[in-house]
Amino acid sequence: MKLTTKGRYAVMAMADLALFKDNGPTSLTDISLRQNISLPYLEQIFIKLKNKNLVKSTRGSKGGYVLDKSAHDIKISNIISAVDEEVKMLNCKKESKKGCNNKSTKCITHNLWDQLDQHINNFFEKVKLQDLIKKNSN
Amino acid sequence: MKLTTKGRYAVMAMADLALFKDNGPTSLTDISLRQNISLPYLEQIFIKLKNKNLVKSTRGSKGGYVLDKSAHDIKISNIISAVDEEVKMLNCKKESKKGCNNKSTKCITHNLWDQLDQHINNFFEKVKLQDLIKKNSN
DNA sequence: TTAATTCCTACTAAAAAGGTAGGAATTGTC
DNA sequence: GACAATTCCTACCTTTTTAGTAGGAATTAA
Repeated sequence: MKLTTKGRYAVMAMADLALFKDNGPTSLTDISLRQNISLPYLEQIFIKLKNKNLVKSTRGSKGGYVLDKSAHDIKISNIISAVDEEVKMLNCKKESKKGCNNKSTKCITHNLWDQLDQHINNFFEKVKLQDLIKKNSN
Repeated sequence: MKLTTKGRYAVMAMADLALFKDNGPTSLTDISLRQNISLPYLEQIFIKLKNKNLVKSTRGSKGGYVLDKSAHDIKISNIISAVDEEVKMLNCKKESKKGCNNKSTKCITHNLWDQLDQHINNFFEKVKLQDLIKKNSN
């Protein structure tokens, strides 16, 4: 059970953007070098972040990305979900009347995974991008 | 980010064992039918559970598996880790002086993943097998 | 002896992860 | 107007992991 690089890189890159936000648009080349993430892979990630209105882009020379809102207003959960990293412990079908396992009842562990799911999502909801860059200065 | 079937199946199977523990050894065939998990796959899982002393086996006809300790004393974390499902959000190297990203410092998000890791492990540590079968009766 | 079981090793198909490759479109700067 | 730096876009690819299957050996109750 682990987080994929896509989710981790997205959060790292967003934190990088937040740290350097006063220098105008940040290019992916810069982020790539600072965070040690391949440039084309970053591009893919940023398309998604942009589609979810977490960042704004300016093209051409001297272009780059900026945060679309304050780091206070961006939750980690926003970032994770933007890059399609779903938190999904529960594999059972969500249909109301049908059970898991093709059986008619909920599987024994249904509630457990459901709670874990909430637990993790809760964590991501509580933490803001701003918390990350404060924490980093320690 | 998700739990694999191996972890989920292991917990389901252990819960099944706990529920039917008064009938003597439970065969994997029974668990397979009740929980809808392929028999050979279950076999692989139970080898691991046995190696970690979570279950005991008796071979031959009328054989099967029983819990090696009370359901009160088995934590979900024991089961998950027995089948090699590590909770590992952090990808950074653990070497004390070396940082993440091949850089000399910890990456911006290091503490975040570390906390998430603890958060999840905490959850698995708190819940006992017994809690699952109580909960199921609701 | 036979049927039911655990035990063991190897293989495999499908999916996901983690990218790379190649180029088009846009825009500031000389 | 050329060019360099950038975002944008689509396709491809390699490796690893997942989720099993296959085939049989060893054990034991009936």
